Amino acid sequence: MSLRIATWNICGVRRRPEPLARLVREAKPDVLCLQETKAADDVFPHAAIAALGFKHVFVHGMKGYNGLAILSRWPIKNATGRDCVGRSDCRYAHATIEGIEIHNCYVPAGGDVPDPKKNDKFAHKLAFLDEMAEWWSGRRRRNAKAILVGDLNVAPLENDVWSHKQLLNVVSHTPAEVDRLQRWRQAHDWIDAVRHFVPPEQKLFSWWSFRNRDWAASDRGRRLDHIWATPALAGALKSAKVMREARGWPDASDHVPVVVDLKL
DNA sequence: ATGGTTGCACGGCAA
Repeated sequence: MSLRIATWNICGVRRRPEPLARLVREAKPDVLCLQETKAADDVFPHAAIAALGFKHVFVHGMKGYNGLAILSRWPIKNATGRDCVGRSDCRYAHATIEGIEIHNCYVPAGGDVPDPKKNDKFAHKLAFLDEMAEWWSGRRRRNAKAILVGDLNVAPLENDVWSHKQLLNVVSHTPAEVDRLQRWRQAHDWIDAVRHFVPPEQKLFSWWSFRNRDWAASDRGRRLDHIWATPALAGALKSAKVMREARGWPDASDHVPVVVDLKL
């Protein structure tokens, strides 16, 4: 069977019903993982999402900030949220769909100052990344079929940002973050499923700031949104796409969806 | 060095 998995930082699930419907119409994902839903579970738009054809939904949300959802055309098993760095702030959820573990993650953005001694938010981000690496190295289930998606808020490669030199000391592309993200990835032999298809010489972004009058002309983007797969799924990876055009949709999020196709 | 924009929720914080 084929399975299409998409991830999208939607920046307010209640604010974007039209872009959400358009994504479903145009990309037709079987599984759609959302981050930054910014909605407590009791105000989540369940009816609208059921109308898009997702019969199975797991929400892990809170009032105002963060929040995740896993939308699926196929049954969701063993769904659960997980606290990270000792906080119940709705940044991690996982479930099993069609025998594949799906992990949906929203890494803290980290604030503006890239110094953990001066900026608690940056310290929290580094601790979060360390905890992910630790957790995944402890699991030792590299043979398992698993997919990890989300807004990881780190652009690891030089061509994952518009200017490597100019962003080396900017939160999301500092060596402290990039090293930790790579440690996390290597802790479980994760394959970067998007760079699996797009050569590292090619610029590739999934986020453009709202604070930019003409995002397309200046194109000062970063690749913050990722899809990773375990080696057991390497042969099943068929294609990957970053939906750049979605940044120009009416009521766009500042992030665009990332999509991977698997043939199981 | 600063300010630029958005969502949530209705002031100010987080991004």
